[in-house]
Amino acid sequence: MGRRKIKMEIVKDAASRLVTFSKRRNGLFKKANELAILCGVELAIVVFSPGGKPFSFGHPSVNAVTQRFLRHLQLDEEEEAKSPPGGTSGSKKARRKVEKLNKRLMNLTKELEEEKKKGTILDKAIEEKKQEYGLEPGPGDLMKLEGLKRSLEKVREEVKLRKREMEAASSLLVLAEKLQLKEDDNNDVAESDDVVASASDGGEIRNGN
Amino acid sequence: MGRRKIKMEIVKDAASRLVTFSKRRNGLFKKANELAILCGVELAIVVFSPGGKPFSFGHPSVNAVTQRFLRHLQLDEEEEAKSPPGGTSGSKKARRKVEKLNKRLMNLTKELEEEKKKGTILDKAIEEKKQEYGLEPGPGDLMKLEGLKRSLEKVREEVKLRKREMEAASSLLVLAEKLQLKEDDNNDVAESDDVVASASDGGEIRNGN
DNA sequence: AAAGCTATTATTAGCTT
DNA sequence: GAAGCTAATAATAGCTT
Repeated sequence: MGRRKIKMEIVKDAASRLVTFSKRRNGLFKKANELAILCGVELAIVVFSPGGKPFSFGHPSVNAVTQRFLRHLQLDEEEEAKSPPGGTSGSKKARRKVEKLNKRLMNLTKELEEEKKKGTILDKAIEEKKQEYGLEPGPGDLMKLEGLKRSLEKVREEVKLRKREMEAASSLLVLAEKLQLKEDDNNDVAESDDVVASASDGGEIRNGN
Repeated sequence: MGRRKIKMEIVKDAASRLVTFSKRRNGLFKKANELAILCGVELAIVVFSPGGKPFSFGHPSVNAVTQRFLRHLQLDEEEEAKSPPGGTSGSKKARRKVEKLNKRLMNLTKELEEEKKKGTILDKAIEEKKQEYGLEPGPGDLMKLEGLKRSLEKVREEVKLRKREMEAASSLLVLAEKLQLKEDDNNDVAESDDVVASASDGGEIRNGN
């Protein structure tokens, strides 16, 4: 939203990058402040500048939010403590979740393949059409093709999103494995349900549980 | 920046507040993601919804940024001092699963790239057609387009399902983070100097030292 | 009631000083 | 070279479905 649109990639010139960082950090903190006030919520941001220096914003403070987060996790643990009597340990549930996720990932793979097929069909249709007709396309036809193009772009974005989510899931499973290891040492693990995540472009987003 | 300007105060209607929270949280995370990418920096956000549920964004992850921040505050130096002693018992299965998932993820990434290429090819075909032809599409063509539309809608629904998939994954992350935090239990929070304030309403902003 | 739309305000990219 | 400017893009408040 400046004089021209920019590509979403790292700003190559170091000086410009610093300027961009400064401007956008201010913008981000302003937005965060507005969110906190308008919705009456607590939030914290920590960001490292290109030079490696930490900047943070907190409402009411970074520490307060951190404490609350810790408390939230503590509550999870207590909740789990109420129903621990698994023959083995609290890891059963976690393992089940891993398996569930695994299944869902398989489904996603299948869906992706189906989508791929659809793309192939479309390619054929276009090719066909190209050979069938040899005259000028009407404006209606053009509109359809462009609408199609937009649809495909949308799909591609969605597929990308799914890919990112799978990446996130994979990372989480790595973490889960860590948890597994910890459990093997001493078992006192909690679990929560129904959480949503969705990252955009390498970032990690976690939804509330 | 909507149909009208609003006062910077808590949105009184609870339902509207929820909507505002959702929209602005998304906006904030998007901005955060752009900042991280454009400037190649790490950042993390934690925010509690009006309902008290924690949401977070991290690039590359909340944990990574948290760890870095803690390190910067000179809090924990020997966090990894206690590396787990070699092969553990029940974690082998989990590890295999993680490896499998990683493989699938790589495959999906590859397929995504192929899909991207296809899109490019399609773009070219459309462009080509735009210049070469000017007639109406045959009925068969139309049917194909409509079939495609239906499939696209299906995909969109499936993408919604992805949220559910991430629920499980995110739960695991909660567990994993709990693990991290437990490991950090011994350390207490320190304060850094060089504080710069410029929040517009009770927020706290800390500048890099 | 969640998802999409658009008139309008807000942010900012490149420029200027 | 930081601070300010503004044309241009981006976010979103209230509405619609």
